[in-house]
Amino acid sequence: MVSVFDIIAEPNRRAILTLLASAERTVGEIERRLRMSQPAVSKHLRVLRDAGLVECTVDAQRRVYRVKPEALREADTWLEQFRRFWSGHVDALERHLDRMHPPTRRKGPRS
Amino acid sequence: MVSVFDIIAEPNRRAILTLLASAERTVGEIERRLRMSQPAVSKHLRVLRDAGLVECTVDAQRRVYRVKPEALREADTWLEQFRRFWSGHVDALERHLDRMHPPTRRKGPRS
DNA sequence: ATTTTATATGCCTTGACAAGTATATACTGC
DNA sequence: GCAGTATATACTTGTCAAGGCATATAAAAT
Repeated sequence: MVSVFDIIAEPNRRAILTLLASAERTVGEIERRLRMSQPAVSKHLRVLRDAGLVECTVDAQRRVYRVKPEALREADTWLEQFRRFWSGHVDALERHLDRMHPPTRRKGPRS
Repeated sequence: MVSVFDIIAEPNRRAILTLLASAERTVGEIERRLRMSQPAVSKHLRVLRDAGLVECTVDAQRRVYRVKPEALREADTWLEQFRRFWSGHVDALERHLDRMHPPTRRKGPRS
């Protein structure tokens, strides 16, 4: 469980993050809204907390969780290299690419 | 192995996709560049192919793989809901949040 | 035709992780 | 203090996926 990608690979975890994206919630609220068992929710929250994707504050016996999406930037950044493929302007893109890796020099597999 | 998120959770698979993002490659090239065993590469490519993330054409005994990033849009779309958090204007955001979930109404767990 | 090159697949082992059940911890109100 | 509520954790179990090794398939080169 090392990278953000592992974290968001789990569907329930994504659901939790999505839920928290709209508002902060207590464990119990998450449990009810997502129809998961309480331990399951707590465990996923633990993972998310350890990954720095959520944080919580204490309110009596309740813990109020909120999303802390900075860590998701890693994933977003990684996706960036593909975004160009579907973001219209293929030409501007092409030019960009050609800068990065000079014009279609056919032949020659590099190392 | 159902969603795009599972696919990109695997580091070697991400490496392959990144490699293919810059240029198409044969299996052997991937194998050498990423220092993976040939079966490992083939298996990952299988997964990526089944997920529609890459495609290949045949060149004699070689298979030339290239990326087909449309399927990654799902992940990108999902991330979109968080992008606002880190795209400047935290204050505008804060206001938005406060609208969604009115200022600290203590008491009352909602469903 | 035989050998070599390139890729795919089958089998097997191992490790990781998600979920369940039970229990622990901690705070509240009586 | 005791009962109830809210959350976390320990332990166990089933599942599944990744990688290794061996082998199959197929085309190229000799």
